[in-house]
Amino acid sequence: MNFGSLFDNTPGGGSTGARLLSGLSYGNHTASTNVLPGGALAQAASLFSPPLTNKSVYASSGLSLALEQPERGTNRGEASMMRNNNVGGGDNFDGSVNRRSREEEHESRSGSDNVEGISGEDQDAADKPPRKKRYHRHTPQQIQELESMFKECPHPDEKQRLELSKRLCLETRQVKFWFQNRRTQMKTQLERHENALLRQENDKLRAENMSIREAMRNPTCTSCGGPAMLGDISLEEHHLRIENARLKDELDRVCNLTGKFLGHHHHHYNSSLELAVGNNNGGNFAFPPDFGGGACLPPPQQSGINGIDQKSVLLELALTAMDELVKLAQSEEPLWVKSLDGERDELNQDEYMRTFSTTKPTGLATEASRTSGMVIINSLALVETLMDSNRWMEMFPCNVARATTTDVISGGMAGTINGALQLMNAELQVLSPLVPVRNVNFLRFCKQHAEGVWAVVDVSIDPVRENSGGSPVIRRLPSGCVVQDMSNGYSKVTWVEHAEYDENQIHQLYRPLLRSGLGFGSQRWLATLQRQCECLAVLMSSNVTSNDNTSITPGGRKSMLKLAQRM
DNA sequence: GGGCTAATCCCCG
DNA sequence: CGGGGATTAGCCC
Repeated sequence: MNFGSLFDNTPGGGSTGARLLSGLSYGNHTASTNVLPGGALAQAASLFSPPLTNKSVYASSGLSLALEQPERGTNRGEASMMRNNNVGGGDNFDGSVNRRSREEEHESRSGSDNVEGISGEDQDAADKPPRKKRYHRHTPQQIQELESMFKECPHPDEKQRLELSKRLCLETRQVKFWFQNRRTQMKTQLERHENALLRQENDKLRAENMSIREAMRNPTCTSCGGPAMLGDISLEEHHLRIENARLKDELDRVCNLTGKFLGHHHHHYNSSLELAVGNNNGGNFAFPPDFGGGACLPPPQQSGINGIDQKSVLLELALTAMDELVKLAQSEEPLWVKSLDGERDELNQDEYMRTFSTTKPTGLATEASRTSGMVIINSLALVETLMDSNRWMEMFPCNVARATTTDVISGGMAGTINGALQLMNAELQVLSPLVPVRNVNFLRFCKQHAEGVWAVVDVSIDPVRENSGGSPVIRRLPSGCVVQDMSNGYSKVTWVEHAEYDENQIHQLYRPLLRSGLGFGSQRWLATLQRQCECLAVLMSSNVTSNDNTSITPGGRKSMLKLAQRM
């Protein structure tokens, strides 16, 4: 290698000639050489974010050639420090001096010379590839200064860049490029960091999801610690009851047969299984008209359904409704479509019928909406409130005019409320003269699906047409809420309201209310719940006593305090 | 091959 | 004209 190679325009990556030639484009300044200062290196590196490590930036011996820096009067004494250190020892082998000095030439040259150098190259050989990039790195000192400047100001103005370029013996263009690239690098680093965080979060959520799924598949009872999935147990219990009924049936027949021989008489029990299955239309189960509304269930002798089978049927109805509610709460499009105002989801009836293999009853209109939101209450407190007719009334004073529990079919499992099933009668209202109070009989069933995840489902047991009394008949198809504890004292509540009604019996003024979801829709229930719970939370956090003389009525205050104390 | 960096190209305000 | 995105060229590991 000699200086002749400076004019060797042989193209080709890694060719010294090409590199030197392109290097020439930076000018012809010569100066004594400097070597890498280890101290400066570490110092510079410490300014960098992770990817800019010593290794990646400085540690290669090849790089050390490019990193050499001409000593200039403007270097403010840094040069002397630089001279005392050597990284990679690259300046001691043969030819390195020449190469170095030539690198320096383009390093130290500033301004338009560089551009002209490139254009000169192009002029010299117009037929060869248009541009050939020289390999070049700024020196640690330059980078250090650039970095410290960058720390202060990632967007230096022209004056600052000019000052920097003078101080660092770089072209203003180079300073500009450097800052541009540094900003880009910063951005990608930031993105990478964000990606890592998101990935981490994603992994966490995935794991959480898995454990929740696992918990739902094989949960343990919170009170006894044993394996206890309510649904499974209830189903198992249900199957056992059916089996039991079948065996009783068989026994009865046998007894009857023997009785014929022995002259005794035994009552014959009908199995209600076929009745239950036959009438269960995706949760749209219709009980005989005389079934609901009464304070007690008809005795087996009257209805032909024995007590165990009644419960079994109701339980099956409740479980079916619960499944439907959970599916409704969890599904997204196409089953649900966002309402125009985005406040709630509206049920896609076609998709609903497909999903639950049901058909739309003729002459009946259906309305279904879903709303989700955070409520400052824990899931168990909410569930207990819902399962207690009085507390339910207190919690939803505007929505529930009257409520009674007409029959408790199951008080819950193992001393908990989990699995509680009851028949209820309520008068629901909208507090509008346009909308008459409506009376509904329904089953209310609550079930814990996982730790901190509960659901309460209501389902009417009245057939829509056979309700008497002249009040508008609206039957609730599986409706209710799924509630999940959050870590911050709030719960996420997803409220589903699904009703079926005879349009002819609904006052025309009321129809738009139903259609808009404002009537008895999920929005209204959730909004009431949120408001009440916020009030109660405030009440609890302040030291309000029952003697506190405030503007609320004594009854209201008592009721609120009672609610608050329970929470 | 991919990462890093200096530099280029090109679009947009 | 400058900034920023996309891209390239050259080098390193």
